[in-house]
Amino acid sequence: MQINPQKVTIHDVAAKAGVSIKTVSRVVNKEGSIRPETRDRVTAAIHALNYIPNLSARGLAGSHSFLIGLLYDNPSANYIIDVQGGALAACRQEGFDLLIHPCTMASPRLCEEILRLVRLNRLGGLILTPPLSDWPPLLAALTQQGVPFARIAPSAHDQSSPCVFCNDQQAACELTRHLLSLGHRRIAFIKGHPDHSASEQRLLGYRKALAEVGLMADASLEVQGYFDFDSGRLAAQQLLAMPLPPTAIFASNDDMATGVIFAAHEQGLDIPAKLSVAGFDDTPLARQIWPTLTTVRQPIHDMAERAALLLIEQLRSSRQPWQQHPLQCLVQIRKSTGPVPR
Amino acid sequence: MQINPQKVTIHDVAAKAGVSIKTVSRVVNKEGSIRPETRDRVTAAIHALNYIPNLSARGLAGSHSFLIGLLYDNPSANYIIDVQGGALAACRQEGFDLLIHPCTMASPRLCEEILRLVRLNRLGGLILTPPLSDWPPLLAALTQQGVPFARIAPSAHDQSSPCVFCNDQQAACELTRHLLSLGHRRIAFIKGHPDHSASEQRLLGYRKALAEVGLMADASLEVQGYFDFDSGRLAAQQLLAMPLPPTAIFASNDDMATGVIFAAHEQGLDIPAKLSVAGFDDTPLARQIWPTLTTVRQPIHDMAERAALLLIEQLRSSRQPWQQHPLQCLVQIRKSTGPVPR
DNA sequence: ATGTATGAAGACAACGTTGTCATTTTTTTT
DNA sequence: AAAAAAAATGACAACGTTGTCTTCATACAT
Repeated sequence: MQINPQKVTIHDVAAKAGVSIKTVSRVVNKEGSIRPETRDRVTAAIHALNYIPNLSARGLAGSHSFLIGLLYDNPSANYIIDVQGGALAACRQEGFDLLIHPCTMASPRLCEEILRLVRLNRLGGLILTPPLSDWPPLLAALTQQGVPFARIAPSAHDQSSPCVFCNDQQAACELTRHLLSLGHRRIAFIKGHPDHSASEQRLLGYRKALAEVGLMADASLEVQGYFDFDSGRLAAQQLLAMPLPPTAIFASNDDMATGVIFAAHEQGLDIPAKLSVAGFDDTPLARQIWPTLTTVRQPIHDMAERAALLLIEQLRSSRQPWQQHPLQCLVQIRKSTGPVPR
Repeated sequence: MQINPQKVTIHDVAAKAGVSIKTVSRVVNKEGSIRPETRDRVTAAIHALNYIPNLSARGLAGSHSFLIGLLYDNPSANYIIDVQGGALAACRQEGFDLLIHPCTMASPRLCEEILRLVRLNRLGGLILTPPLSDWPPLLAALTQQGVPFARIAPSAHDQSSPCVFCNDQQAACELTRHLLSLGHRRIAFIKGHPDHSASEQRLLGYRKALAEVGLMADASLEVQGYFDFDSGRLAAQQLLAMPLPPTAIFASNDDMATGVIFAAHEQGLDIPAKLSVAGFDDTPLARQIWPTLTTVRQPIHDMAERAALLLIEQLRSSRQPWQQHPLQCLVQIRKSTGPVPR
């Protein structure tokens, strides 16, 4: 690589290749209508000069900048890092940049803030993660303003935008079946944050598995949680204080499951001998706590990558019927679940 | 807020305020030499039209874009999220955007990749996190190319750039003193990744505390780790298999400490009754595992925020003697450390 | 009053691309 | 071989700012 702090512009390349700047532009943007011989000459010049197109100029002249935004309001660091990794991979591959934007749904002017972000940076589009991917005011605002977006794990898979999701319900069902197969019949469920649509899906999967073996859903065994450690711990304390406590607790994410395990430790309850615990997400944590956690592996990285690719595709060739992209979850059985105590 | 998808440009504002575009530009950029009355008129027009300057145009016309890059090669999700949060807070406050760029030091052409990133996006500067903040080839390349940067936790606090760090050595020393005060004399230390300069600082702090009570450093008690769970677990297995195993293990970060605790569980070793364990970083994990982890709280968010602010300041008014910014760590005593077993 | 700094504001040319159209060259058709 | 169609390329005007001069007031010193 030639170290050359001087700016090499499209004009330099054009001069070197003996063509007009427009032709260089065509080569760079892979437009058709270029003679192979000409293209090779231009490509050679580009490499010789180590030409890099100026993003600001492209953004100014072209219809959109090569930036897309990633929005999230999610307390789980591992989830976010995975999502970022996936989206970044797609962006790099496609020559886009990614603007990270954590936000808080508590903010009263969030929609306006986001719209402002889009305009300020001329974002080509947005990637929405839960719970933002399911927040009607935002979806309405973006649609009205014509801002393209792709959603990760929304509840309603309507046709209004491309989206990527996975079979939470089925995975939760499978995991519950696993607990049932171990002989458990009093299986508690800790619900996720009501703003996240995945919460409901996972609950439905749990109920479905119970129904399959003829068990009625027991409302006292379905406790509200909020996807964080503390709510899991609290819920577990509540469940374990019942006159007839459950023999297994299915927390609908790993953070809450960690809280359950913590609560069990506090009470000197051996896992899995006295209590089985399962989570959902397969964060790195799941392999690091003791005992290791039975959980569901979500392809978070892949989901984000797909979402970004769908968005970019939409940007390039607008107005297609949006793709729906389902991915598979995978149940991971580890040490935190065992046979029902006699 | 007026919802107006049409683009409002500086010309519209100028027309509305009855001034030239240059005057609007001056107001927007807070340049001096503006009559208060004029400024108010312009400001009013800006608000009335909901004008937002076009970033691409600014980047093209001006000397730099309003983007800075955040570089990291670090496996810890919590650390990264904290750093991002701090840097983003500073950027938002100062009207900059942040470009996230994970990278891998294993890549043979990393320097060139980074230089390319800077040029492609016309980045105003870079924030470097460990171990990048200590990697001579990169520092040399950036200096040579005149790319401004701020470093987080570098080893050498030279004057070549602004940097932010904290007293790892002192904190490690204090934590070791805590273990000594509990009666421990065979205290093992699991070293961090050799690429991170903090590793050495923490080791020195540990040795210093030992020296204070007249203990010689015992090489067999200093085991190499790499800041990840598995290396911590492995190191612990090795230490616990010794003929005369340590009564306390100080892992130089929380992930490794989690590995130690896992290994102790594997061997049925009660913590802290039979073995005390301490970590470093105070990740959320530290409060969630059982037993809760004695560790050192690092002001990661604040460090990143300061670093970003220093960088932006440098961008605005270049060529000052760079600031050195030390912050304080804080020892957090929890349940994983206890009196030495008799 | 006159000349001189000084502060405010404007005119206009960059900045490096892409989009639109016009032009040239090549290929196909008759 | 001529005409028509198609493909390849080029000329030039956007795009929306900031930077550099210039111009015009205004205040100040003489």
